[in-house]
Amino acid sequence: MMEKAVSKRTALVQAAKALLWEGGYEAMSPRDVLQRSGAGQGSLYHHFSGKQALALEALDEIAAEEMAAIDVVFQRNAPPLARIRAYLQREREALRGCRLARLANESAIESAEFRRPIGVFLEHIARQLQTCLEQAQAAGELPATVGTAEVAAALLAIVEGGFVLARVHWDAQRMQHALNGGIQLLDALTLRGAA
Amino acid sequence: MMEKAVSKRTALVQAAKALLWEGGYEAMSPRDVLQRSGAGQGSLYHHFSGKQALALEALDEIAAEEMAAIDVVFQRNAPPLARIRAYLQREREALRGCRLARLANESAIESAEFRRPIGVFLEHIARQLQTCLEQAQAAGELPATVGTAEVAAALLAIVEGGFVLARVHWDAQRMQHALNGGIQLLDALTLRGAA
DNA sequence: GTCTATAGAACGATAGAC
DNA sequence: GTCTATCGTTCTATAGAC
Repeated sequence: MMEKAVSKRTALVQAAKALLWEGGYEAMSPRDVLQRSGAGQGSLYHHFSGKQALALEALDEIAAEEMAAIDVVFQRNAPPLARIRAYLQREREALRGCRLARLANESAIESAEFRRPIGVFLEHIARQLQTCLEQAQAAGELPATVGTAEVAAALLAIVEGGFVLARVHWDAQRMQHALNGGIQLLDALTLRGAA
Repeated sequence: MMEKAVSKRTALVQAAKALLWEGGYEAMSPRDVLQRSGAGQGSLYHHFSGKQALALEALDEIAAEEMAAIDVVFQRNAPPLARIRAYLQREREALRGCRLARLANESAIESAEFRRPIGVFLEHIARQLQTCLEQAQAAGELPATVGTAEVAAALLAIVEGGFVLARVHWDAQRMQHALNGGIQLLDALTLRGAA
């Protein structure tokens, strides 16, 4: 729990994080993890009860990293709607898919434990978006009739759906295309009060 | 190719279609397909070169079925924007995920052959949406400055992203929530010209 | 805490009888 | 065209030495 050198435990989690992004949960075999981390069979099952426990710890770390990175975008000093635009236009490796939501269609998602870190991550983004929308509403930039939670969910869905479109067409531009459409829709909502 | 009774070939494809929806491509093992279809090992490898060839034929059928069902929604006699709303609010089994796009994050998606039926399906929907947007534009219900292809991509992304949100939170309402947000965004685009 | 060796089951595919 | 039997590999996990 407090090693000076990099323990095999840490190496295992690091390898799991990489493999989860590259191929998802089912494709992450203990064999791959061991080869990648340089650990032996015993280390994995000494530190973790099995593959799922290792994956859960890796997912918790991934979620923490991604939320921290997203908060940087949202906490820049800018008007609320500009922060949303900054989030939508954030640089992404579209073809690699969302590091967390890419697991949505694996059978493991039926386990509540497995869903938790992914749900926390998506909910975190949704709240950031909703907060911006509410601030814009308070500033009179957005009609008071707009359902901020629902629009926030729609914007998040555009991002996650954008990853899907990019991967299916194997073309990162497809995601950018969808995001541009999202920004146009958001602008329409905005201009009603301003124009 | 022209049997009176149900050939094992047909039974295999039917079983593959069911299993692809339930668990995706990697989770669809030949063993499952055989058990479900009642066929023996030999039948699978007599009719198909392997698992991927069987899955491809199943995906082609799924895409054809889904596009036909979607065309019913879009070809109802209604104003263009009402057709979009009808598509967005169409009944869906959100927790089961999109029958085709749920494969977006499997490693098989890196094969162009595998992407084709899924890409055709998504592109078909995008074109239907774009056509409606263009008709609305021609009727003066939508600003001429709107990028119809981009907004169509955004709406499609809301649907596909909605499936992801529903599965991660294991709550079908999450998809409905995102779709409601999408409709509010679309309405904003519309009202600019009308209100 | 780390390692090697190995277990038992499932994987995708092939062989060959009928 | 359909079947059963089987192959070689990989999967996730355990055993047990050090």
